[in-house]
This record gives sequence, C-alpha cells and structure tokens, in this order.
Amino acid sequence: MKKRNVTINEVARAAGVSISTVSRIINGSAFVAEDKREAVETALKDLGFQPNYLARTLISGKSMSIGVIAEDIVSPYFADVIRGIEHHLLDTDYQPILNSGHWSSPYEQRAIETLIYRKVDAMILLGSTLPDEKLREIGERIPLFVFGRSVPGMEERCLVLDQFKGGYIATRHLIELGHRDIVHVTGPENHQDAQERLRGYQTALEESGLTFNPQLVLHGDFLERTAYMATLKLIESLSSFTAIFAANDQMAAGARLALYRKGLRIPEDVSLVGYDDLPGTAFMSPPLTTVHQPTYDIGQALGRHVLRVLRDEESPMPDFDLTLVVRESTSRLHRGYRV
Amino acid sequence: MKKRNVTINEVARAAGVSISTVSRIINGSAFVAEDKREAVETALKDLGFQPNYLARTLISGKSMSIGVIAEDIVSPYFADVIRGIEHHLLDTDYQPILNSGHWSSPYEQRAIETLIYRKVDAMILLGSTLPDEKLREIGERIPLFVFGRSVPGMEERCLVLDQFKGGYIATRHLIELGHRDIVHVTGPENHQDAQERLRGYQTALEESGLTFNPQLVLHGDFLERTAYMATLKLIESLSSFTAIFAANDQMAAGARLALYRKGLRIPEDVSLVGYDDLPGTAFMSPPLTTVHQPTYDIGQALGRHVLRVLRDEESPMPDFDLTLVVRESTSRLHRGYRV
DNA sequence: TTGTATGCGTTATCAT
DNA sequence: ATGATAACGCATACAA
Repeated sequence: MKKRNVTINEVARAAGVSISTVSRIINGSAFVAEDKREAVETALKDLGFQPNYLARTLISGKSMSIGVIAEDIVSPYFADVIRGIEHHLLDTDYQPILNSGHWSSPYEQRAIETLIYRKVDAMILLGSTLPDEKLREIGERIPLFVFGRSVPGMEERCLVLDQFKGGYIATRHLIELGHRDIVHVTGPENHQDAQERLRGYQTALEESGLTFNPQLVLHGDFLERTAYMATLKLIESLSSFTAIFAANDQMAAGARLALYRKGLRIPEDVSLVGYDDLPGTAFMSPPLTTVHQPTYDIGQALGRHVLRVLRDEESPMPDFDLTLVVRESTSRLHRGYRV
Repeated sequence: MKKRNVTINEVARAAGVSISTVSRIINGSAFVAEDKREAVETALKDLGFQPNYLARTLISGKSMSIGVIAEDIVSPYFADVIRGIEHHLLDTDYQPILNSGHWSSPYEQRAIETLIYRKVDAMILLGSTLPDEKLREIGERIPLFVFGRSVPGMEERCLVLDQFKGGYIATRHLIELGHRDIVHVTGPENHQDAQERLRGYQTALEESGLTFNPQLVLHGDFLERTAYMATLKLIESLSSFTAIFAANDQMAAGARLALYRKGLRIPEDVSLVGYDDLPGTAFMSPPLTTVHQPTYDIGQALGRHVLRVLRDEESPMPDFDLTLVVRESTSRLHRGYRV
C-alpha cells in the first residue's frame, strides 16, 4: 500500500536532465529549452510526480497555510466565519488549518502552540479567552489576527463589530413598537460582546426616557437552558413585561420555550428579538426577528485581508455593520395588554 | 518580529555537546550521561528551543496528523463528530487537520489531494460524494476511513449506522400512537442514508398493515426551505394526514413552520418526528421528538480506532446504535381528528 | 540555458 | 555513551 513517492531526482533521470531543470519547470522560476521542457513534462506525468510538501516548506520557510482557531467549531456562529475563510482561501494557494479552543485558555494555548509548531504562516483567532498580554506576546511570534475581541496595542489586527449598536437597534425596535417593559437576557458577564449588547439595551431605554429596571435583566450564558429557566422564573414571579431581547439566538430559543410552556404566544403576547441570525432562525416558528451578523462575509474578508498583509500589501482591516432582520416574532404592543 | 528560530545546533553548541546528543535527549532514544543531560536541558530551556516540525516530519515520514474532511463544517451534525475526534486526539500526539468537501465532488477531491500533499498519516471522510471506485483508489494511497457511507470492498474501513432502523423506529413510534396517515419528508434521492430512512418508513408501514401512499412522501433535500414548501403544498392540497416524519431535524423545522402558518398545532393536530437530534432541538417549541445519532461518541471512537490501526493494533470498527428520543412533538392520535 | 553544490533542521547510521 | 556524517526532498546561488 505504501508506494514509494517519486522524487524530483527520478524525474530528472527519466528526462535526462538535472534536478535543477526539473525544479525550474515545476516552479516556472527560469526559462528552459523547449525540448527539455517537453521531456520533463512527460516524465512528470508518467511518473505521477507530486512535490513533497515538507521538503518544500522546510527550505522555503512558507507553509502556505493559515491557522484558524475557533472557540468552538460546533457553534454555527463561528462555523459560518470559518466557511467564509475557507471559501476565500479556496481560490488561493493557501490552506486553512482548523483547531478548537474549546472555550478554555489552556486548550486554546495548546492549539496555538500546535499551529505555530506546524509553521502556519499566519493565525486567525475566532474569539479568544486568553488575556490581552498573552495575545500581544503571540503577535510577536507570528502574524496574528483576532475576530470578536479588541486587544489594546494591536487594534489594527482586530476585527470587532459594534455590538453596542446591535443591542441598541434591537431594543430600539421593540420600543418603537410601543413596548415599555422589555426584558434582556444577557450573555456571560465577562464576555466583551455581551457587555456591549447590554450597554446598547440600557442606552436605548434611557434615551427613550424609560427607566432601566434591573429586575428585567436576566443573567444568561449564551446557552438555551439558562435562558429557559430564567425566563420561566420571571414569568412565575408575575413580573410584567411584553417583550424580550436575548443576547443571542440560542437564548432566544430558550426563552421562547419558557413562553410556550406558559401558554404565552409570540408575538401576540410577547415580542422576542434574538441576536446572531443563525442559520435556522428564519425557520423558527414564528421566524425570529434578530440582529444579523454578516459572519460569512466577515470570514471571506478576513481571509483576503490576512493574505494581503502576508504579501505586504496595503490593507485596512475590513469593517462590517450589524443590521436588524425583522421577521415575525415581534409586533406592535396591544394597548393595555400585559403579561 | 521574525525571530530566527533556535535550532538543535545552537543548543548543542551552548551545552558543549554534539547535535546527536541533543537529539537523543529530546527523543529519549538512548541513554545519555547525567551531567550532559543536565547541560542540554538547561540550554534547551534557556534558548527556548522548539523542534522544527517540517524537518522532523521530512525525515521520519510521520506527520502526526489526521486529515478530516467533512461535507460541511457548518452542519451541526458533522461538527459534533469533529468535536469527538478532536477531543480524543487531544490526549495524543496527533493533530486533526480539517477541511470541507462542500458537498461537491471536485471540492472534495481537491481537499483530499491537499491533505495527502500535506502528508497526513490517515484520513477520515465524514460523508462523501465521490464514487466508490474513487474512494477505493484513495484507500490504496493512504489509510482511509469513511463515516456515513458504506463502500464495497472496504467495508471494514466504513462506519455506518443503521439508518433503516432509524426510519423504522421513528415511524413505528408514530404508528403506536395510533397514527395511520403518516407523511415522510425524504432527504436527497441519491443519498444513501436518506434512502435507508425511507425504506425504514415504508417497512414499518407495511408491517403494520398500512398501505404505503406515495402521495404522502415529500421529496426534500435536508434543508428547511424545501420541506417547508412541500408541507405547505401538501396541506393546501387537502390531503389528510396526522403525523410527519422528517428525514432530518432541519426539515422538521421547515415542516413545523408550514404547520404553524396554517394554524396547525403540534402535537395536538399533527405529530412531528425529526432525525439527528441536533443540539437545539431539545429547545424547539415544543421540544422535538427525534432519532438520536450519537455523533460525539462516534467521533471519539473513530479517532481512537484510527490511531489503533495506525499502530497496527487489533481494532474492530466500533458500532453504534440509533435511539428514539421522545419529547413533546408527538402525541396519541385524537380519535376522529384529521387535518 | 543548464548543471553542480550547498543548505534547510532534523533523525538515523555509523564509527569510536 | 558520544560524535561525525549521511539522508530526507527540494530550491537556489553559483559556476559553466
């Protein structure tokens, strides 16, 4: 089963030329006489020559690969960014190498070391749990790019979206529909994005002269279950509210189930807004109003940007906007009604 | 930014020994006098030596990496298998290298070539659109393992679940609840798994003396939209049915939306069964009854199996069972009621 | 235009 | 036990 790989040497012998000539033809690095070129090319075909990646990379110093580390590959959110990166790289000679950080600093650290060890030419972090200091350190060792996290001192290598704005427009939408008692289910307290979304929520409220009610802020962790339980408890506490803004779609699903259990209809009784616009939310019942993050486009742009930087080309970090996708989970407040 | 990497040579010089000695210590391949060992170890630390993966792999012929190609990384179904593989490999010296086939033979082919070029020690295909012949051919070049597809001639390298059984138990569940007119939304016609699930559905029907009604078979493609539209059309055609079995969870969501639009309640009016038990289906409203595929465990077992085979250890391909997870989207047929 | 020789950073094979 | 040195497969500076 293990056929010995044919080397450039054998090709040279078969074609009756030197290995340099073969190498030149493969890489197009110099002109070669037509007759020799033909001889070599047929030899290449006949023997089914495949250059050895390791030898090539060892000498050239370029591995033609980009390391990508996502907190979690399972998360559809990151997966879509990855898809964008992959898709851009498909048209290039570069190859992405994926790895997971598993939402844990030690794992992430290890994943990073592994990729550096594998000599990736650059690295993209999709989220990160490592301290700023550590990231700056890694940035000294290898061209590093970070999505979803702003690291002081390397801002030009970070792509962050305006999550404050996201929280703001989501809440604003609800207010414009006449809602006054708006619940917010937050993400993890130590998560930058979650903090920003909460700030956006709070600001939208205050701008409209609504008082910020801490009782309507439910502490979540981006997962369905916590949001489900918190919402259930809120309903049982008889707090009055007519709308919920969840800091991500998964928690929106959790909240939605709690409402369902209690016989509350969406959007007739309660309006619901999510965040992320995951694939599938368009097919929730009813389809979810949510803040769209252009993850696929971000991935593509990120891929392009990284390659440009690697080629020393001028390339500003791309910029993206969040938009609200209004579907059917929100509606105008029915006067006088409250939960 | 580009610090020159320290090599084994510099370490040797710093410790006052030869490179062979250093190599021996790094690899523990032979005994070394205690004093030299200490000298080398401090030099190793002081200089922050990191072995060069490329050079190492070039000579040893082992890249310590496993290529994994999924049809689509975005699909939560495959992502969970990947997570399992990753998790098992985490405790070993092996490293997974991921790639996507993008549900397209040319892309898949290219991804495979790329990974072979990168000298992965083995390759795992999570689904495949390539013809059997092609897969056998690749299996000649590199240790190849396939999940979700049975390839004639290399059965012992393929891990397949009994999708027939899955379709069977899903349908059977519905029948036991008293349903007679059961719709099936299929996957792509040329997809092995989809065919098997359909067969399971059909067999369960026939075994119970129910006639197979082709009109109740909706042709889907594993995506929400198609299932949504087909279900909508079915309802509008006034066909009578009281239950739906969708060949995957995504299509179940599509069907569910169609029912919602038409004011049909689940499970009071129509019972619904999905397939895959994706993360999130437990938080659909209502939580979805679905066929559970132990994807994470499969990934782990697959990783372990591959490594064993690589070490020439005896290792039968692991075997897994499908189970039905009964949640709240199915209920006993209300006598006399039909859509 | 073409060939020879050297180097990339290791491990493996010899001697000693 | 240790040190030279060959070898891995390729690219490239230099010589011709």
